[in-house]
Amino acid sequence: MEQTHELSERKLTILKAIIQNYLETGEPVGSRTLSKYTDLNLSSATIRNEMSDLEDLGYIIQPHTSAGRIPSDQGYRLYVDLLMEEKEQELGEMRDVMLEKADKLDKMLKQAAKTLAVNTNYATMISAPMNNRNTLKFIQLSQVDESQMVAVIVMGGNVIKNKMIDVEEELGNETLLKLNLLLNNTLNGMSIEAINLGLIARLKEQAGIHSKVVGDVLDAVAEAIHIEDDMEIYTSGATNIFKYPELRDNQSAEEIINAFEEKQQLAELVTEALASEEHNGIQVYIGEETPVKTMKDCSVVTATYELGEGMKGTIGIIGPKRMDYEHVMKSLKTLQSELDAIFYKDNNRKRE
Amino acid sequence: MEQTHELSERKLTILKAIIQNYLETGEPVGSRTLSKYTDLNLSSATIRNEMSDLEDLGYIIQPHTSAGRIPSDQGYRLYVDLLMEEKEQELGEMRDVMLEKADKLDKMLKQAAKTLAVNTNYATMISAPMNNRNTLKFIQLSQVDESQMVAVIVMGGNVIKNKMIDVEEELGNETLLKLNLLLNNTLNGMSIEAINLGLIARLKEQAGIHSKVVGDVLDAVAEAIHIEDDMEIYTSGATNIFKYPELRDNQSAEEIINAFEEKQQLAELVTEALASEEHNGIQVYIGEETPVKTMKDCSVVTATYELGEGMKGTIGIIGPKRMDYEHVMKSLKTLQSELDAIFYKDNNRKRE
DNA sequence: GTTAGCACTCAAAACTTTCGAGTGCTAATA
DNA sequence: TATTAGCACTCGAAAGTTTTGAGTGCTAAC
Repeated sequence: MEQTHELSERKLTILKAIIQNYLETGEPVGSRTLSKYTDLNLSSATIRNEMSDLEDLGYIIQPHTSAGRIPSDQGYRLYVDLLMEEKEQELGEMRDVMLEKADKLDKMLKQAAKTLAVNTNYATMISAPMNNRNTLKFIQLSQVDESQMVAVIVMGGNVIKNKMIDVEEELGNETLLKLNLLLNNTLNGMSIEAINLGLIARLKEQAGIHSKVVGDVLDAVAEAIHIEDDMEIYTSGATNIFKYPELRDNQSAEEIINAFEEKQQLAELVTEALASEEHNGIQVYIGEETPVKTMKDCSVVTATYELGEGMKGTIGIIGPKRMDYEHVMKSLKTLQSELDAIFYKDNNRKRE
Repeated sequence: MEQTHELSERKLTILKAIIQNYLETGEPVGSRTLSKYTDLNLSSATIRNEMSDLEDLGYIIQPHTSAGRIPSDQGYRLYVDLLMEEKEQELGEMRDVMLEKADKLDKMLKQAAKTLAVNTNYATMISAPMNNRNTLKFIQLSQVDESQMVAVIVMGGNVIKNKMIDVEEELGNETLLKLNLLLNNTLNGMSIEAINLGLIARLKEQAGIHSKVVGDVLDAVAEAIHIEDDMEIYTSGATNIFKYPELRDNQSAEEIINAFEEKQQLAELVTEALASEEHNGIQVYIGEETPVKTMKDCSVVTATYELGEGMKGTIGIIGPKRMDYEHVMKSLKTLQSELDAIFYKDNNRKRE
């Protein structure tokens, strides 16, 4: 009798064949089909026996008596971890398209999501880089009119945030200058985490009579960097989900589409993906493994990209469990490195 | 024989009854059902005769022999224009929810779209106000580091735009001050259209050696106000579409969802809605009437809201043709005035 | 002009049949 | 002992059939 973990060569071959066939057709695959498909010439009967074993071991499932077998989550997992050979696949034009739009971060990410969706036929999402442990680069406080000021906060990676601040009375020009100087001297180059209560108290003290304004500015900073609720997420191809009957018929398709519209659940996915540092940042969630229950009938593949300066974003692909893992992972890797390249260039700001 | 346009009182009553019943049930309605429903006590036979006439006149349709009748586009149109009595309906809590978020325009609009979607059970969209013939309120140019500057542009309605500008060499402090003064003095309070080539040339001339930076800033202004391609549109409840079988079964549901994701088509809708100035800004498109072919099986109701200062946005509700027009129009009006009120308050900036 | 009555239509729902891919088991074979 | 051929059996899906009932149009009576 075999170890749970030690499958015979032949069982592996058969399992792989089952999964690959199922990936293509989406239909349960039976013994007869396989008896031709595999290289080792075996009769359907023998294969039936092996399949029976594989089912006992939990790698495949019979949706109902006398149907073929389909891979279980466990089966997919084995496939992704061991059996898959990565496909060489071109995603060439992506870089060109993206470069055209590279001046506007959001445009570019939208475009990237779209390209990826078109290329894979799955639903895709990209989160804008998050200013996690990011640094402040520049703060500017300006008087707009007698009762309003605007705070401009530039962070590493040139992410700009604004905040309108209401004030009781107009601050004089020199006061403003002094405040700006104070803020910049104290805060510039600081990482977000480094701004603690002690520092804030000290700053307010130094601001003297204008401590309220300083407080407001710091609130603005805090708000600007607050992650979860204004995490920008761009999606594309949500309706691709409909292409896969096993999802469409389930009602789960609707829920997924909804998740794509509401984006809240996608944000959780991003958080999860960023948290779990996998090798080269690619993570595969199969079925129940996914952090978002809505997608328990799907597979989710995520990758993270980085802008240096600790800013990270996430790319995600959501599709049926029988998604083409090889293609997807290849595409993700390509996109990942494209983004890295573009941002690297951008950070070194050698435009034209 | 009757005029095409002059329907007898009784025919009108019957038509109205048919439509109202169909709005509720979504099923074709037959003569027998009506013979009880209407106040004028008529036998099903009589009603059958009248219905036959109404069908000849094009107001109702028989989906197939021996089914009941459903309203035609023409029938709906008559209903919306003449027959409908507006329902009194509460949308009370909307204001409160929105006020909480009023500090962030995008958050608020998102919230408004969501509330509307939940309230109506249709798909909704809101376009952020467009700075059509809007005015500049404040411009600030700041040096971020040796090779970069940031331009902050505040427009009427407190819409803030940013643009990073690369420069060859650092500008001195006084130079910056002078430039800012120049820009603000010249441009503040100006409407976008008023900034023409002559003005730009004059400005550049006055900037002397720094004309390039001024040019960049003006480009930034132009870009900031460029409409179409960064029209922000917030949507909610797209999946509500699935609640209506006549849309779900059609495949049109998928297309609509897609339109909601891509947003391009929604932008067209917004443009159209803004262009056609209807009385009090509410516009109803039934079936083929809609400017977006994707939605030819739906009805679309749009309203525009205004921030004073010529900034306008559009609210849209997309649902099945048998949508509850009264409720929808009432909700739209409420939201419209809420938005107007909030923005009015905001413009007069009397916070707390 | 209105209504009752009736024969007729037809989509949808329920039920039945057929089909075929798939299984498990057993006995024969290498 | 491992493999295979053969066969009876299962069961979902597809195709076909029947039933049901809401609806119609027409005609004749009120």
